[in-house]
Amino acid sequence: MSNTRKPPTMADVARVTGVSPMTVSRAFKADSLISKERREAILRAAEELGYVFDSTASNLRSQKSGFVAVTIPSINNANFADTVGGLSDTLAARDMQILLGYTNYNTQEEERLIEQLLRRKPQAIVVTGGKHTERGRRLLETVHIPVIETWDIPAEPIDHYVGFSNANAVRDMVDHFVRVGYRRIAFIGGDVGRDTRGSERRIGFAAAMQVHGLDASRLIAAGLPPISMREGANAMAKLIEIYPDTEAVVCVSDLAAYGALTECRRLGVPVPERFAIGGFGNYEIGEVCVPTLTTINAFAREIGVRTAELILDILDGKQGVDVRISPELIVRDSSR
Amino acid sequence: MSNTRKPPTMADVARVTGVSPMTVSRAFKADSLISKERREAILRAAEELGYVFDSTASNLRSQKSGFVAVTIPSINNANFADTVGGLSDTLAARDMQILLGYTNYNTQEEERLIEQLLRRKPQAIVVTGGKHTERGRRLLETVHIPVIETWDIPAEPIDHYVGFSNANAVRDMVDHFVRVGYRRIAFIGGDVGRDTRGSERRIGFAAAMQVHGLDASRLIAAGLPPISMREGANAMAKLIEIYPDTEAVVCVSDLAAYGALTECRRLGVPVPERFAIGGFGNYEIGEVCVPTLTTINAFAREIGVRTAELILDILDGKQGVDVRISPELIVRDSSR
DNA sequence: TTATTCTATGGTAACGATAACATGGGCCAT
DNA sequence: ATGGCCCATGTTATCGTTACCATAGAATAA
Repeated sequence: MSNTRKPPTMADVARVTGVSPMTVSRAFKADSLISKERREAILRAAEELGYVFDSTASNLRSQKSGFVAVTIPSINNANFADTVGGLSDTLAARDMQILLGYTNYNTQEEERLIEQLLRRKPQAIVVTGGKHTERGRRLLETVHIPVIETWDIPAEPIDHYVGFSNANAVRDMVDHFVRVGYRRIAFIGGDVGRDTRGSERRIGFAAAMQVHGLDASRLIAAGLPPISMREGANAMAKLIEIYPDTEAVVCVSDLAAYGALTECRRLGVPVPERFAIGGFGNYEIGEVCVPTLTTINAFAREIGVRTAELILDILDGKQGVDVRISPELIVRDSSR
Repeated sequence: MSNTRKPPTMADVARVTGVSPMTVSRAFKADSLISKERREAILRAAEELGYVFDSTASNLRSQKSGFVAVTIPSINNANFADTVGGLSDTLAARDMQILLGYTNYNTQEEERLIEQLLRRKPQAIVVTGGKHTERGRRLLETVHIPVIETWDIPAEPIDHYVGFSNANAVRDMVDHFVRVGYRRIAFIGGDVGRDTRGSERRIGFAAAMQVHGLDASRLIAAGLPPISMREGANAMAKLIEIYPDTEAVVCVSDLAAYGALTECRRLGVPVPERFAIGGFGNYEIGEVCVPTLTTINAFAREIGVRTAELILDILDGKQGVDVRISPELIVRDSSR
C-alpha cells in the first residue's frame, strides 16, 4: 500500500504538466507572473502527485528562511505565552514562522539556544530581557539580522527593544499602596540573581519605598524563579511569621499574589481590611478570584504584536522605531 | 563598524585552516572521523571568523531537518504547554527542535497548519486529537514520516498515538460523585462541536450518568472553547438559575471549575457542603485554591515525553509502541 | 614480511528550489 | 505598419553543505 518511491519534486510536477520547473516554482509563489489557468493546472497536478513544496531547498537558494527566532524563559508562563501569541499571529500574516526556544531563566542556557537558533538562519531574533552572557551578547551583536530585546529596557540595547521598566511599574504600585494608607509594606519574589525581571521589580520596590522614607527591608525570597502559587503561599506564611505587623505585600507576579491571598484566607487574615496584596502581570486569576487582585498590566500580547511589527518594518527596509510600553496599574479589591 | 562582507562559509574556514571543506564539515559533526587537534583548530578558526553553521544547506543535502512539527490548539493552555515542554526537553537531548503551530481549536486551521509545517520537512509530526479535516487526514496519511496523535485515542489512528480516553476519565469522576452521594449532577463545558476533547468529556459524562440511571440533561454550554475562569463563573450562575436543585457539577477544565467555585463563594453556596465541584487537567490553581479542587490528572507532560520517546524509537528503526495513558482521579476538598 | 584493517583526509557531485537573465508573442501608440 | 512595452515562459547557474567514493599512511594481524 505504501508508496516507497521517493517524493516528487517540482521537476516531476513540471514534467506532468508540460512546463519548465521554473514555471512550477512561479505557480507556488503568490505574486509571480503566471497565467491563472496554468497556475491552477500546476497546483492541481501537484496535489494529485502528492507533491509537497520543499522549504529547505527554497530557503537555501533564496537565502530567506521565513523564520523569526524567539527565546523566552519558559513556555509555562501565561505572560510570555501571550507575547509569543502576538508575535506568531502578526508574523503569520506575512507567512513567517516562529522558532521558539526556552532559556529556563538561565543566561547560560540562553547562549546555547541563541547559537542553535542562529544556525537556522532566522531573519530576525527576539530575546526576552536585556541580560546575556558575554558570548551570547557577542553572537547577537555580530549577527546580521535585526535583534529585538523585549520585556525590558536595556541600559545598552544591542539593537532594538520593545519593553518597559519593571522597576518603574512596581514603583507605581508602591505609590498607590502608600496613597491608600499602607506603610509597612513587604515584597515577595524569587531568589535573587536568576530572573532579571523579578530582580528589577525588587529593586524598584526598594527604591520606591526609600523615596517615601519607608523601610524597604521586608523582602521574602520564595525559591527559584518563576515562583509558583504554592511558593507564594509559603512566602506569605513566612512573612507573617517574621514581620507580623506587615500591612501589605507587593508580589513579583499574580501567581505568587494569589498564593499569598489563599494563605491569608487560611490564616483568617481579611484582605484588604487588614492586609493588602498586589501582583504583577494581569493574569486571569486576578480578576476572577475573591477578592480580585490589584495588579500591573504589562500588555504582554501587545509586546509581541509590536515586536512583530517592528521586525516587519525593518525587513521592509523601513526605519525601525523602538517601543516603550507603559504598564498600567489596575487597582482592584485586594488593596482598597 | 559593521562588517558588510557576506558571512563566511565552511570554504572560508577551510581556507584559513588549510584543510578541505569536507574536513570542516566533519569538525562540526559530533561523531565523525577527525583528529582532535584538527577539530579544535577548525572550531577555533570558525569562532574567530564569526562563522555560523548553516543548517539550511545541511538540511537540504542530508535530507534531515532536525525538526519535529507539533500542532496544539492554543499556546495559552497550561496542559498543552506542559506537553510541549516534555516533547521539547526530550527531543533536545538528540538535538532536535520543535516547530510549533496553533490550531485555535479549529480543524480547518489545523489543515492549513499541517500543510505549512510539512513544507519544512519535519522528521515527524505530532498533532493534538484524532479529529481532522478530510484533506488534513489525507496529508498525514500520505506523508512519509511518523505521525503521532495525542491527547486522545482515535477510533482509527492514522499512524501512532499517545493518549487516553477523555470519556472514560470523566466517567471515573462521575462514579466518584455518585459513590460519595451526589445524584443531581450537571456538566459545564464549551459550545458543542469545536473542541473535540471537551465534547468527548461531555459525552463521557452523559454516558456515565445513564449507567447510574441518573438524569444527564443538565448541560451548560459556556461559550467558545477553551472556556475561561470567567465563563466558568457565568455558567455556574446560569446553572443555579436553571436547575436550582443541582448538587454537583463536573467541569470541562480546572479553569472553568475554579470560576464555578468563585461564583459559589459569591453566592454564598458552601462547597462542598451544599455543592460539589470537579475539574479536569490538574492545573496548579486546583491544589492551591480554597477549597482545593477535585480533578483529573491527564499527565500532560508525560504525554509529551512519551511522544518524544516514541518518535526517537521510530527514527532509530525500532518498533514504535503506542501509549495509553491512564488519567488519575484526584479527590480533593471540593467533593468530599 | 606481507596482507589486512583502520584512521584521517580529499575530490566530486548532488540535495531541490529559484535569482538572474533571455526570449517570443501580443498589444498599444504613433 | 513599426517601434516599444508588457506578459508569460524558458535556460542556466548557484545557494552551502555533505553523501559517497577514493586514497595515503599508520597500525595490526598473520
